[in-house]
Amino acid sequence: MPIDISETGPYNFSSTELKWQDFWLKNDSFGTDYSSSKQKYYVLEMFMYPSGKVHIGHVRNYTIGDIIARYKRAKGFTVLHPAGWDAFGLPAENAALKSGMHPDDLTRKNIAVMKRQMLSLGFSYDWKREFATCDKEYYAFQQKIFLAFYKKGLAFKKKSEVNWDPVDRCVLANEQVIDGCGWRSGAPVEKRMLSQWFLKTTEFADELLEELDNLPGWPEKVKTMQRNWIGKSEGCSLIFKTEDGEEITVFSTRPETVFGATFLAISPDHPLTGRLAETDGRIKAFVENFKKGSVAQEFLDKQEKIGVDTGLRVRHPFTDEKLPVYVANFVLMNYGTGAIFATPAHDERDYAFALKYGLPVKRVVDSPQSIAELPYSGDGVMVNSGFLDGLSAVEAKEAVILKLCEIGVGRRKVFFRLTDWGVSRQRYWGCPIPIVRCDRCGIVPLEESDLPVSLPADVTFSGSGNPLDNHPTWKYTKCPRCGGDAIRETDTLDTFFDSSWYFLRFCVNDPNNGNLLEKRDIARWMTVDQYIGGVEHAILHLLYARFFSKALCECGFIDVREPFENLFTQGMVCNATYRRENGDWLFPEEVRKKPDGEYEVAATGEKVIVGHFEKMSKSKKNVVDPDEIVKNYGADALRVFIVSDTPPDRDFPWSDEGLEGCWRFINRVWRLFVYMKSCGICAEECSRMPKADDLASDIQKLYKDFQRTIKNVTDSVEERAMNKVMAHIRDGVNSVYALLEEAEANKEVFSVIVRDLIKLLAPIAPHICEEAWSMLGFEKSVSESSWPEYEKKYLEVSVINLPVQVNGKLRGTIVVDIDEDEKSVSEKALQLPSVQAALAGRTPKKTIFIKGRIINFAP
RNA sequence: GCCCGCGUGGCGGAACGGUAGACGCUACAGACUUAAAAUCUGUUGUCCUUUCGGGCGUGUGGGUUCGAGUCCCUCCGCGGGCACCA
Repeated sequence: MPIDISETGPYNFSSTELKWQDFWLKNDSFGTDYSSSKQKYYVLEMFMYPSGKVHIGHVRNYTIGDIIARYKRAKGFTVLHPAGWDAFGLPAENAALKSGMHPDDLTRKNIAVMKRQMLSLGFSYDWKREFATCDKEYYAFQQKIFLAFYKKGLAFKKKSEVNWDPVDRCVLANEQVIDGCGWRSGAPVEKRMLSQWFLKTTEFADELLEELDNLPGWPEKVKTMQRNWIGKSEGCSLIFKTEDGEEITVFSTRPETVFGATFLAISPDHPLTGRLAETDGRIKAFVENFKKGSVAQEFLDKQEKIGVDTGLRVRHPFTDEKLPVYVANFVLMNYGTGAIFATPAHDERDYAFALKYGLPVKRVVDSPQSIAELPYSGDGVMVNSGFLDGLSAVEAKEAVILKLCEIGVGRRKVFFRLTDWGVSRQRYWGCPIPIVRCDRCGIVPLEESDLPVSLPADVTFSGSGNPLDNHPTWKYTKCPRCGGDAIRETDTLDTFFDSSWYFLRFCVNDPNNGNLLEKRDIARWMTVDQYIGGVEHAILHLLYARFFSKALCECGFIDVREPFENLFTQGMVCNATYRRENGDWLFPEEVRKKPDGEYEVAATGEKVIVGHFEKMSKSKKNVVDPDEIVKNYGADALRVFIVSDTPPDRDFPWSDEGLEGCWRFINRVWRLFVYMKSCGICAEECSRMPKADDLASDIQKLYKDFQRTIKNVTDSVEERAMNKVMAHIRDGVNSVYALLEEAEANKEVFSVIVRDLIKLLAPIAPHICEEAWSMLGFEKSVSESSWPEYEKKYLEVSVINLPVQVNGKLRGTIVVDIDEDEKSVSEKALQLPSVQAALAGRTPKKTIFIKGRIINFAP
């Protein structure tokens, strides 16, 4: 008869959670122990932008990190688990423009609100290391870094065409332009010529690419994205000459096809095109028409390949043929040399162009099947190619490069897609660039003694121009070199600059000594052992941070070239979406399910269109507020839910029923703990645990099964499969529930099992576990206890249910000893009626027997 | 177009090449209750069968194997990244 423990009052999560959050803060439970001799472990979640409120996506990110941090502490590591704020940025300034509130006040206010939310979720942070990137000490040091980069040539100013976001009225880096639009504003980006500060990311292009191979702890997906972004192409440059000595340098990754070149094509932006346009009206008209074109992807996809003959003719270096030179719209100035030799037979674009303008197509690579299909871009054997004939394409590539070098018209060349990182932003709310412009001395870096360059507090946001530039006095200063009048740089740094080294700042034990890159501290804590964040930063932040580590090494600040040992990218939190027929979004509480399974608007009975699960967003009205959930169900229930069911790297489908289920689970374990206490389960009993072998059979089985649970939970945490962690913990709870009536008579065993159960659940639901831990009389707090060890010998069972197959089909199971031999197992198995039926009187020709695993008869 | 990843019940998802569907959600039933809620206990891939049991089942078609959700090839579908990149 099952024992009824439903009378236990409900678990009072709100007072319990507050009590333990308070306890952790007061006891500095998660402070970083600098002097410990234990092995270090640095867990870091991507820090937060103080937008105003914590959203569920944050909860997921930080819960995953917190589980790892708490687990590693229990495993005996000394853990660094900090939190901070990525506090500079446009939204605060835009809000200031609207509301009149100063960005600093707004940011501090948002941080206060969000910190309270974070505390209410019970994350185990070392809050003593908290800081915001808008703190003066932080950005002052950042200016020092900028100066060091400047001295090393890693930061430089140049006039160039930049991406201008007309809505944010600000320059964007290439990485911040998605499909021709600004990453934040979504507005189509314009091209402008501006003098801008850049960081020389290309300096480390090769290292950024190659080091990816030494990051086994990163998702393959992210590494692939970075490889594509860096975009290394190896080939050679090649000079073509006209009769009158004009030289055109082209770049090719397939120089072996040079014998198939039938014309040259240069970009409309090529300098030569510009010169020709001065005298040739047709070229001028073509270029002007080209510049009107959009850069939007849909436009480019549909864009026909068109061009104009320049009339120039160049000499083929090997055949002496005269090749025409075209200006063509499909040749990009910002890649390679802005000029190509075209091989229509082996390139789709060249082929389309050649067909349109009646240019010859000359095949030089024979496909292995000799199929005539053109253009052919695969591997094969060289033909019609003079000294390359008969070579494979790969051999020919080497041979032709050697030859071109030898005759002095070609050079081996590598091009990267990666460009230098533009970091100037024409905005107030960012780190000022510590540079002045002096009429006499030009661009002059400030001396370290002049730092910090502080943001002026008294600014007005007019909505036009840069507030720093508009400030009446701020920018006027003296030149540190000559002492004459000078003007400060009024651009501020891209906020991705701020987030590129914050993880190093967290390492510093005493930020008051002014050195935020204290080498000894960084050596102690770096690299980040586990970094966790959204995949949307796969390129932007993660590439910049990697660049920074290398650049800081070059400047002698640190010695760690790769910052993140293991990276975990969690999926998005999604929720159902509902719309009216006219397309307006509806809140979930506005709709009602009808008996026929369709949905209607609760108030009016209008038809509702049920959309897909989409990423939670205010505009789609499918967000849920973490505050509300913590208030109604508690942080533990939310934490349990957000890691249950779905693997953390996949998108998480929100469901209110699922959350309810986790709330029931929290209460279920609470009733278990209360009932156990009433049975006399307590800390003391643990020491009286008898040898497991001496236990009654069902209790012994429970104990042994629980050893398996400990192993399963441990393995699942290690593989970051938090959904499996929860499943295995539930298994453990269920098996204890199944033997509730035995608890009182077996206090010792149940005490040990319950103790370990609390430890297993504590990283996910820390509050309820602390409460149970203290209720059952355990010492200290569960946060300070060690991770349970399982007894390996009990994982092995001696008697098993062995599957019996005939021809690979399951026909039954038999109970055998784990190491019972084939003869004995075979005899038992053959007696199964189902096996005899399947064999139908035949004698098995072959028996496959794997001890302790399976037996399979093949007739 | 190129490069990744993924297709398993009504749903989220488990499964060292060896008993497919753990764990949970939903739904249904039973116990408790005057009743409801809560709780506890069952059932819940599908088809045939009163039962026992059996057939079919991991996107499609093939292959390797005693044995395939898992390995190999083909195709289809979904998601993501890159993209006139020479």
